[in-house]
Amino acid sequence: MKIGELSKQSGVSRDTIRFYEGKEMLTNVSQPFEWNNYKDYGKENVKRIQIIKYLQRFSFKLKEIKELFDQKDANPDKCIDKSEVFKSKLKIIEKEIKELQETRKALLKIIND
Amino acid sequence: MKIGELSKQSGVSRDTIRFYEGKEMLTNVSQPFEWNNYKDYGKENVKRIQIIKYLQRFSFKLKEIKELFDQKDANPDKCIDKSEVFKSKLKIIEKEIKELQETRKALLKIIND
DNA sequence: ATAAACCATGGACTATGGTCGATGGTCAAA
DNA sequence: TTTGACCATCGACCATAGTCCATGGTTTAT
Repeated sequence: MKIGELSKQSGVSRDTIRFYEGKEMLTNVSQPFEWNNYKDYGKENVKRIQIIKYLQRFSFKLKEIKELFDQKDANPDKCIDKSEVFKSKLKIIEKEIKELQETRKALLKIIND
Repeated sequence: MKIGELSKQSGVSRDTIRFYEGKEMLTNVSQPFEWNNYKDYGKENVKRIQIIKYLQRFSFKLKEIKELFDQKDANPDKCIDKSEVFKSKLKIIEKEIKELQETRKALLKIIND
């Protein structure tokens, strides 16, 4: 499918798709026509982009998401231990929460003094 | 005092001082010499920079800190209601904590499914 | 006199996740 | 055929808080 179609189906802008493409996060992107330079994006990319959006909700960086995709692409049969991935992300989130709570405490102390 | 001295007394690098200066967060900066272009930084800037560092610990942005300085500079006698400033910052922090806790919950749910 | 240490300016670079515009080529419908 | 919608690339820009480099002038100490 062309970029406009992928944009519609995935819900992200053309620019964003090109941005992901530049980061090499998409798959099966080809330029199949000799008479123009239009690209064809494999339909798997709809799902890829959904996964990106999903993981971003858990504060995964694009770089991390790309690494997961790369692992999967290099070794399609090997199952990624999602639990581990999420657990390490959980730890980071919990650390951030702790830090913010420290800040909160300090602020409360100032306000109540 | 010259920038090197201010750097020593405030504990931030020359570059950082110039960065703050570019943001117009410093005061009484002059070029008093005719024979060179060295600048003179008023000694109040030591305190300014300490305040910047202090407020940054509570996740104040430089822009916000500058606004506080600007208020004070425009109206030196009027007392800034610090309590209000910190309270509104507290609310933002608490909102961030809440959001992270939501993310944490969602992550836990995924991990435990 | 010469080297080291200091000063100034300006611009590039870091990470993050895009967005926007310019330019130019192509495709589809009226 | 011409207009509008689509496609491509490239580069600039946003916020954030600096850091680092190049270039060139000055001051201080030896």
